[in-house]
Amino acid sequence: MDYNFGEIEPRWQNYWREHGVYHVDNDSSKPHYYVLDMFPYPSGAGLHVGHPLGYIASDIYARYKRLRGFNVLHPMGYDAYGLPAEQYAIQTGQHPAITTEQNIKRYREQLDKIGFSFDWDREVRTCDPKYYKWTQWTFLQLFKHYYDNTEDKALPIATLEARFAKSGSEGLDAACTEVLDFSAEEWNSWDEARRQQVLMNYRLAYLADIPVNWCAGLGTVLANDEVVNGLSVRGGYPVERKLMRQWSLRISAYAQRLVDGLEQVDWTDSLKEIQRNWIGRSEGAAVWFPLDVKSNANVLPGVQAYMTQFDPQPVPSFEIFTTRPDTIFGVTFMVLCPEHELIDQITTVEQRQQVQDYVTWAKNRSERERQAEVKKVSGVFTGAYAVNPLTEERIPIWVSDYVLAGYGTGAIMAVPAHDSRDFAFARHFNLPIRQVVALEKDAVSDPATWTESMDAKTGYSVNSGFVTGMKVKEAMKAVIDRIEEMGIGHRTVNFRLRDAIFSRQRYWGEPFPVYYKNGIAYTIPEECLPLELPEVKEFKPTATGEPPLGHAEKWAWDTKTNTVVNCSAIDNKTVFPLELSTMPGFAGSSGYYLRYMDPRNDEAYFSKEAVGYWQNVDLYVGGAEHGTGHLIYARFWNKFLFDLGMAVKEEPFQKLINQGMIQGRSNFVYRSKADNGLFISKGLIKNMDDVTPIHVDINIVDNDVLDIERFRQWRPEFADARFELEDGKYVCGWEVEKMSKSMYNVQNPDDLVARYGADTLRLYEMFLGPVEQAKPWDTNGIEGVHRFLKKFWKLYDTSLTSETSLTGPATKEELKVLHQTIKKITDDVERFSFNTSVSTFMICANTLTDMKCDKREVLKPLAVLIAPFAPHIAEELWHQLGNDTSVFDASWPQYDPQMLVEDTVKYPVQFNGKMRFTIDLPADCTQADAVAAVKAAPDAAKWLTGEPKKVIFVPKKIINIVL
RNA sequence: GCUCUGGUGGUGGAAUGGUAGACACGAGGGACUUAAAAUCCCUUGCCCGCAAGGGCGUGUGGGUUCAAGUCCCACCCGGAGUACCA
Repeated sequence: MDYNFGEIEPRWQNYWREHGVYHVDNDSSKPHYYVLDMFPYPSGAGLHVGHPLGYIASDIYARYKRLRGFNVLHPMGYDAYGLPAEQYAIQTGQHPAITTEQNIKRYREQLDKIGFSFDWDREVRTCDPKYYKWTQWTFLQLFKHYYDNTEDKALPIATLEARFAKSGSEGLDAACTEVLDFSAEEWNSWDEARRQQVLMNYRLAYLADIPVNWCAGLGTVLANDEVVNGLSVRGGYPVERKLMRQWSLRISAYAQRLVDGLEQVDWTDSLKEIQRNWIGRSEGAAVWFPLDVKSNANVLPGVQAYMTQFDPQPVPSFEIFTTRPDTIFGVTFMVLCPEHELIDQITTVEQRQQVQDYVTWAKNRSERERQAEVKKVSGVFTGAYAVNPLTEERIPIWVSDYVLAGYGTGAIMAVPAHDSRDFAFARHFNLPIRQVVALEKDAVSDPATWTESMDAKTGYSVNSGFVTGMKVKEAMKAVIDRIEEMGIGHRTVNFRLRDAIFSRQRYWGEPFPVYYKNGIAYTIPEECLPLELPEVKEFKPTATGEPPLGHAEKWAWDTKTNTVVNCSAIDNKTVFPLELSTMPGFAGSSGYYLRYMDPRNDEAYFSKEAVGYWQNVDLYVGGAEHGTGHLIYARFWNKFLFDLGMAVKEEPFQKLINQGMIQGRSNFVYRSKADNGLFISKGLIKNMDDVTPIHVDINIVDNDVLDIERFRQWRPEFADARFELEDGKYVCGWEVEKMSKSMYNVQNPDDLVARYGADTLRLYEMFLGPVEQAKPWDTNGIEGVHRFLKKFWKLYDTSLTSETSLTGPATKEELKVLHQTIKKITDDVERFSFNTSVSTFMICANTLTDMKCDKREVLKPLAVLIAPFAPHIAEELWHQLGNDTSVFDASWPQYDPQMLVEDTVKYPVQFNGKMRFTIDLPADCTQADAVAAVKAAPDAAKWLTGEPKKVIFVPKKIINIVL
């Protein structure tokens, strides 16, 4: 009987479905294991072969864990809210819900064909009101909590209100937009509006006027990770900085915990590093530099009064942040960012016009221009001076856009000798440069001769007053200590991580459960959730520039009935307008892994029992492109729910594997430039300049050989194509590019399943190379694994049918092959090396094919071993061997270490009067066993005649025997 | 620039510090066949040699080791992330 995958695969897929083989319960005496894939965004293009790579890997591991006796949670769902569906709606007028539904249906069909073990009873969709109810609910909790730095966790806003009423802001250390200082009396005297304004300053989900990434092309605001080089990641439209009133999540409050948490998880170093860089923690000092008021005769009149409001400093001064406090003796100027609030106050009359012009110019520059011209030095002198608090020197204050408003305090002390940017600035404006650090204590030179600054944090301080001669690290500490003693600064930590902007001026997303009363945001009651997305006639922004929800007729909140009513009813007494923006894509994906634990619960996000059982995700598989987006937001989300006592683990994803991107392998034909109808085979081209490479559909190319007839039919302009062939074939060129329709290099998994079967596709995707590695898709090798499956099938077929060829029970040799295979496969699967696993199966099958005895004893465990990889064929063979339950109810075979002991000694080497034998030994082998094994080995017998004088034994590896 | 990765045949890739190139593709040769497909067998890192055999080989140069693709130092070249972050 032939290997008829087309019949076998659908049959077992039905069997699994009908028998609920993949159904998972939340209580079990078995140990739990949670394997999660990053759920897909169902785009209109469908799946290509790159998408299932990670799903296949996780499916193998999930099935393996199950065979090892674990209760495995392996769910799948859809990240269904997002821009492409909405862009499509704008173009065609089709409701995004309809196109999304269609796309999901297609995804499901494609996924089903590959034979995954997902528990579809647990499917979630982010656009489903029953799901986004909990996205909105989490938002409400974020709104109702603040971050207390003293307790180092989120606490209810009510706690804060009580505190303010009792003692004002005194002693409060909380994450906030702006540090406020007020007394209990003040708080108690304030009206509702003022109090709400103050509370907003602390909420973890807050509304504020902030500079945002406004993308006119998409008509929405974008988060930092959605913008690259001043262009939107989606669509590539220009992005500008704009001040807008937006919802944000105070993710920066969790910056330290997000850094610390990386120590506890089992992720790749590179991904941890990506997150550390993104969070950007730097230690340093905040230092107050007093303004030199006496010498600033021309300073505008109000400045003295302005400066004295800074508390605790009675002296007029402003704050800078530095990571190099040790270089404070090398400060030769200060720089403020163009947005700095002190500029207007301190600029002298003479410099005023110049400074104003510069500030205007800098503010109007687009983000893109600014980034493109990073190397260009620009700036202007304010005419004002500050005083170096340690040297009491007078130093000029400049304005330049190389100092950023968003980081630190927007003001720096410039040390041109030891900072490359300060160095460039000093050279450009001819400002003094003073060396204060040297590699050796006496290695001082004239900075005028330098070509670059000395930025490294190594060496010794020189010309630096009381720290001269100290190592850089000691000097840092000494300077900060002195600064703290003097009361002019303190140690501090700065993060690069910004709060996440949470509003999107779009339709296809979760509505905010928020309405506005007198311009103040109020949340709708929790029991009224979900606040469902209203219908609109038009998906574009409104004429007034409001988001698409402005088109909704029924989008007002009635506080009497707690229902959504028509906008015409708005009276601002009991009926109020609802928020018009929607939540971003990362909202729905930030907590979905928790919802899978208890997906049909209408009373809670997830039950205590469910999360208590599953804890967190044991293995998460997905792309590294989410390193600075989803994976940060989800960790933040989880930590917040942890503070609320809901999540039981602080980190959501224990182990994480990034599957490498599958690139496309494009094929080219080469058209002669001299003769437009002539195509020259690759090997015959003398000079690449004579030909034009043209992308050709990879589906009409086989092993880089062009199917000439299909090429002629492919496009009308090639109907009369002529060819210069080599050996009667037209050989195409190839290149690795992104997989995309326009390059004609997209490989659809459905075609491969139809041609070779799902098991072949699964094995081949794994065989291609390590899961983590990026690699081009190349269908050429798929025949190899398909041949293997045919051979594997035949191995069973002949063993079961042709009894006459069997000569007896499995031999020791045969069993040894089996036990080696069990060990190798187990080890490989444990370390996610699925490509070598496939090779091991091939070797095993080759060896067994040649053996002439009854193989059934061997084939049974082999069916279980291969089941995670090729579930359909394994299930079929398992049943043919006489089992009537699923192979996935079997248990993983164990190997016998005794079977693996080598009885021949390898590589005897003689050196220094010692005799070395290298021998394969099982892990638990003792020294005595090793000596016995060596003695027993025929190769060693001639060397080792008596008892050895001395034995040096390294377990598993080496035995040195002194003769 | 900084950080992280990687560099092995014609190709994808194997190799807990222990016979480098497993396994597969491709290529070449052969068997079966009227023929083709399918299947099976042999060869296939490079160089010298009819052969037996010998020499060279994991980006480059050093080092540690009885032993280095693997560990250490320096450099070169790809890929990714990030970027006036003080």
